[in-house]
Amino acid sequence: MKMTADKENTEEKILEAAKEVFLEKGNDGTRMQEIADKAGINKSLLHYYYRSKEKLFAAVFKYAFSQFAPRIFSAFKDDEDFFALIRNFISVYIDIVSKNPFIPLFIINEINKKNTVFTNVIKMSGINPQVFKDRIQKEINNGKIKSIDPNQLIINTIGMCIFPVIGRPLIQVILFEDNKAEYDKFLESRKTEVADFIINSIKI
Amino acid sequence: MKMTADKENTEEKILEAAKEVFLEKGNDGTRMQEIADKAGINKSLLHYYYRSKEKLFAAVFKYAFSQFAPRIFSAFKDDEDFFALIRNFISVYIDIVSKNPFIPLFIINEINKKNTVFTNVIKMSGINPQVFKDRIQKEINNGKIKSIDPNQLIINTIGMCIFPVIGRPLIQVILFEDNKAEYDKFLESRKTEVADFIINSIKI
DNA sequence: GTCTATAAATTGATAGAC
DNA sequence: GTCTATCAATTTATAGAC
Repeated sequence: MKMTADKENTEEKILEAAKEVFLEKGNDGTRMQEIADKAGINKSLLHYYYRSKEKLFAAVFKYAFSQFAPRIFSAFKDDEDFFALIRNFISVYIDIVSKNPFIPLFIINEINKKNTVFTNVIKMSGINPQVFKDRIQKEINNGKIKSIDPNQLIINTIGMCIFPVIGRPLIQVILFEDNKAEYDKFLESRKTEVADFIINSIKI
Repeated sequence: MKMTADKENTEEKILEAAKEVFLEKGNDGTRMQEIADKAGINKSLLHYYYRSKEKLFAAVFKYAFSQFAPRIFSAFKDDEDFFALIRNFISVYIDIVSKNPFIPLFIINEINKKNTVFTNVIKMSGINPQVFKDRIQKEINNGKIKSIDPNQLIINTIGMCIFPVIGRPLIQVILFEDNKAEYDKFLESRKTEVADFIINSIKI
């Protein structure tokens, strides 16, 4: 039906525009007018489809979190060689965050603000780091890697992947004289450099 | 003189209140009224002393950046043993960011937004990572550590120090069942864990 | 479904009394 | 220096025509 097609089309256009603006500017920095302009529609339609700014933001947050956090643990294949698993995970993960540079900072910021509101979203997201922790512990028990607190290893890994992306504007100026191309090369090389760094540290 | 004393006292109270609010909520999320309430003075006085919100924000940003970034390289002593230097730097650095958890995220966010405005602040801050790069290269040349791109090592180090602080609300829920005391212990133990992790990776 | 017009509330900033 | 009163602009949200 045309009506339904239009409806979904407009609703989709709004959500796409809202993603762009909210992800870049956060909840406080976002104006409904800017979303409407980007979607090419009237401002009133935002309320027609999403009632309020808060509900539209919630839709964007839900998308961002579903898009991002589960993928943290998605590249995980349990039967793989552990070092190959690390190499694969880091390569995929750095690739994702490099292509979606606003999402990690957006999530961190909004969770820092409305902690109570989104704690539930996190808990119901199905994120379960236990498979990771168990696998690390298994490798330690089997004498394949040095003893280390699995939580420490996990945070080390994710920190090294995310920090150069969310801190890019600062780091690019201080360490790379604001050379964008050089920084892109730097990020690309980290797909293997970070894995080497970790494996060097934990191998026996 | 009493007048001067009052002036500086009020001006100082305003700046202190502004730091609290701006650092936690960012520029967009901050209301002048909230700063005035926290300082215990009238809203008009904010403009009397700082003319505009933008100028007050600039004062806070300047403070935050001066407080934070230079300390990145302050714990550096050139004559020290390299591994001792790493241990000392990481311990001091994690301690600083743990006690000022809002500053790193504040700086990253605001630089992400007004990139052109604050690029100058960065450049004129006197930050010079070259001493770090040179020292790392020297250790490589002397055969004390494995070959590694100094930039990679620097970002690995800072990333592992900062990420668990700025991502705390998220990580604490996912990995520590929102147990604050456990997370505090986790952060404290990282002062040595991160150094061990790095040294294990680069030692020959 | 989509638009125009406008309400209602917020907020940065200024004028002027004391 | 500090306060009250108020302006002017912005912004979310709604009412109503088409």
